[in-house]
Amino acid sequence: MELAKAYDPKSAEEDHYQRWEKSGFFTPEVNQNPAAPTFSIVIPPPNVTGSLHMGHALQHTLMDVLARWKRMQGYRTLWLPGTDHAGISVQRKVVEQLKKEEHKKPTDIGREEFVRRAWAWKEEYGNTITEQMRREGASVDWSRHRFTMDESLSLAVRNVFCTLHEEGSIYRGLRIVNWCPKDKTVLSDLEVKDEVKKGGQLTYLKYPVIGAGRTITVATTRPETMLGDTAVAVNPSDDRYKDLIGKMIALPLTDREIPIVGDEYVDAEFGTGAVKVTPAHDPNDYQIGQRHDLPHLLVMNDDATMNANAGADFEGLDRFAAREKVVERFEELGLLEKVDEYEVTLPICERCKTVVEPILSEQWFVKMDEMREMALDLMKSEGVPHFSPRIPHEKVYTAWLENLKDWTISRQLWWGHQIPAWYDEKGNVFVACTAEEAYEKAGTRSLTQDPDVLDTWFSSGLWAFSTFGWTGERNADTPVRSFAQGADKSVRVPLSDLDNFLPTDVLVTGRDIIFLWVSRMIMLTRKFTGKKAFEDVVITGTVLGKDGKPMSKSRNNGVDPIEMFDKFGVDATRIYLASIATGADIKWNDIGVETYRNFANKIWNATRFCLMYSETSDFDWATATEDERKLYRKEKGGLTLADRWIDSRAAKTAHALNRALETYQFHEAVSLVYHFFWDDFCDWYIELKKDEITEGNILATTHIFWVLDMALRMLHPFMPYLTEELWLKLPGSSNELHHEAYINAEASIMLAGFPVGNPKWFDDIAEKEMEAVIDAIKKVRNIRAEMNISTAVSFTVHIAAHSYYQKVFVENEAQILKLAKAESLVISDELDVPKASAKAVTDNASIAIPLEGLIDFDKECERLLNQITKLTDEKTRLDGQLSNVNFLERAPAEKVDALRERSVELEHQIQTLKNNLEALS
RNA sequence: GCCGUCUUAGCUCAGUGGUAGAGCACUCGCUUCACACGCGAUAGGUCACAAGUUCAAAUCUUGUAGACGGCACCA
Repeated sequence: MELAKAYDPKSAEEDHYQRWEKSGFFTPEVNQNPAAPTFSIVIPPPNVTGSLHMGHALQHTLMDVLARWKRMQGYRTLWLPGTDHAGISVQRKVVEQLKKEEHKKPTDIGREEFVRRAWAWKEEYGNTITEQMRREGASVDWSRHRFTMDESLSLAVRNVFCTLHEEGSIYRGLRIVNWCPKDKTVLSDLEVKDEVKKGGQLTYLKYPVIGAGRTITVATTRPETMLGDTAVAVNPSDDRYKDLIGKMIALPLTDREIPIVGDEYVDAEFGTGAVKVTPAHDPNDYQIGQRHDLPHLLVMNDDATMNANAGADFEGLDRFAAREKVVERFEELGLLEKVDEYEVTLPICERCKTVVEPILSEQWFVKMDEMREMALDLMKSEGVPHFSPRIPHEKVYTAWLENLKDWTISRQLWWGHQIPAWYDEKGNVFVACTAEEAYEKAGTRSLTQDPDVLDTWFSSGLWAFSTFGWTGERNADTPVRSFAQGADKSVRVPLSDLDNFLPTDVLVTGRDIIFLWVSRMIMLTRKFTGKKAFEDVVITGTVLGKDGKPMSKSRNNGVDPIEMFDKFGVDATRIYLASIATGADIKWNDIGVETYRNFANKIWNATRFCLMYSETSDFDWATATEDERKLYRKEKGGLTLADRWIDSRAAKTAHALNRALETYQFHEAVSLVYHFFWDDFCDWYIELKKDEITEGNILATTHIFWVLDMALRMLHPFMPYLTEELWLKLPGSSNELHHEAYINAEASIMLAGFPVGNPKWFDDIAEKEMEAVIDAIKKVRNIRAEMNISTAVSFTVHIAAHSYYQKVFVENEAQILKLAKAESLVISDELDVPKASAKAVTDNASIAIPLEGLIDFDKECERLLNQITKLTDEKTRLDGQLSNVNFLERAPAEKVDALRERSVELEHQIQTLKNNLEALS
């Protein structure tokens, strides 16, 4: 079979995905084993507004590696894809579109039309990311794709809301909330970020105290809020002010009189020791207001302009303009004490970067107490979820839960799940799953639904179970898609996806949404299904730009995954991403991907070499069991050392690979397959077997295909396209090689069994013998290189060794001659060579090459001295330890023995080298 | 303020009580019939610094310096 000289990822990427998808390989139904265990992952649903970035690519790669690995192991595997309706983001897109195309505001077209357009926007642009996921090779079950506003998911949302409300866990209340004046909606604490702003100011305002003939000074970073002050608070034990408690202040710029109150909250040491109290615009002031029964005076509109309460002079002014004007007026009145430079951290809207205004507002909240305890208990009693990496996430997650406050769930948007609460004309609330129910409850049809929608995270918090058909309906028929698991294969009990796939096995996501999403999904899943959402959570690190900073549009340091796919191939990009240590941040570098692009090419060419000599064997290597193969080889003359060695290496690699993936050590897994394939298989095995193979030795080709097949299977989860492309070309690849669960499906490596790495194939003797051969070859190569001997010059290699290894060298003479480019081999007990020879020692042998006329004596001295120095340094270190009584007494005996043996061995080698050196002079 | 992470070869990063590793770059040599996206051979590190625990520390503890993250507060 002829293969191109270099691997071209494009064609493989185009061919296979469609076929996999069309053949239903991504669905759990492809698994025909009724007793198969299940494996499930739900995708963190990307925003419909999003397009693929490197963080997605990383997470998707890890999820796909797990899904493909488990699928090959015979698990009934489901990786469920979907998208999130992304309330604010979509709303903003539609608003922009409306403005640009029609110069209209949302209120011009009304809610119904706006929502219709949002859906249209979603239909048109919302599947960018799902298309990109196909390119990634993501083995997701598209037939189970979910959207957070799908009918059944929306039903789940309403039912959860109603249940929580019935229990009293959801309530409506007046609170200080984070208000974004640009998006004109409330935000949860988690959607507010801090931004340190230099050049901020702390303004000191003097308030005249009535009847005291003095003023009291308060400091503020938001002078405009003084228009809403309803008190000044001082610490009751503060001698400077305690006489003033109870007195009234004539609040400047207003005609209001406000009291001075004593409150322990006030820190006498900080600022002036007196605090202006604005209960409607500050959470702490609100608390003080509650304690002293102060009125709340809201002085701003929802766009952060001042309202009528601020007075005629200020009404309509933006908050920042009002701020300046307040300061000016105080100065005019002589009541401005001073303005200090002050570094302030401003709360900003995570999405639009507008300064968030704390404002008193009526919103819906979820009490988190019960669910918090559930989640904490799960962690405490079962250690669930198990985070990878555990440090620091387990602790951070637990600490966050312990301090969890009520969750603000209403949002002043039109796009999303409208809150299922209706009001009558008197303002009575009726919470119900449908309008009809609400009418029934209210006994009237003249109700108005709450205009707000729910926080996007409310619906995504149900993702782990709402995606499997859970709607919260009593007596509802949950859709039955999959068939049963169970010990008795004859009994096929139909089970719903919910039964089959919840709890999911693992969640793979970024650390930025542990609180926003992961924690809420854990709590809501536990509460509403009684099950765990997932056992394990893999937290990926951040892929940073080349400058070491997080990728962002403003920094223009982003790297587009699609560009990388085009440049290096999907497989190379995937395996590079998987090679990043779990949870570690990494600076992006193209060279890393290039390494794996080269690796892909190496795999391609190794396979190409094998296929050049793929004579049909009289033995069906492909479908034979490992035992049958061994038996066959034995009958036909047995396995060579190289065969036994590569079998052992392959088994050990597969074994370690499975252990690494079980513990989510993806980078370790990559390292294992990379070095097995390149170092063991290509650099040594192929080279050792080359003659046999090119000569058409059927035993040799049979065995090499067996190893290659195993290597490709191990690589498949990381490099799906390349491995499929090559595997299908292997002689004998067919669905007979599939895992037994997929025996009827069309041939594909993605359904082949994943190598187990049975320890019974570990062969330490073969590895030790092979190493002796490899060491000898390396020493000869070293001599050739350091003596500058052209490969055109051939020479005789003398090897002295114990009889055991003499036998090994004799049996592998052909290989040694070929790889060391030597002409002949002399194997003996003792070296017997002329003075003009270059020499070296290995752990098992002494090596000499007579080089009459070619040897550079100075150089040879240097070589020998170098070797002696290295070994002597090591021996000195060992002997130091061995002469330490404490070491001998306290270190484990086996350690001491090992060191003793090594020391003796080193002494022997050093002595040999010294003799060699003497012989030179 | 509280909690936490990182600092290892020129670069990007693994490792984690018992002789320092990879990829790339560098040096030398190879157009060897799978692959120059390659092959072979070298070189390169007192594992940030200091003290401690230990027979043994890059690995554990404490502190210092630098880089960074989360949470809280911010009159």
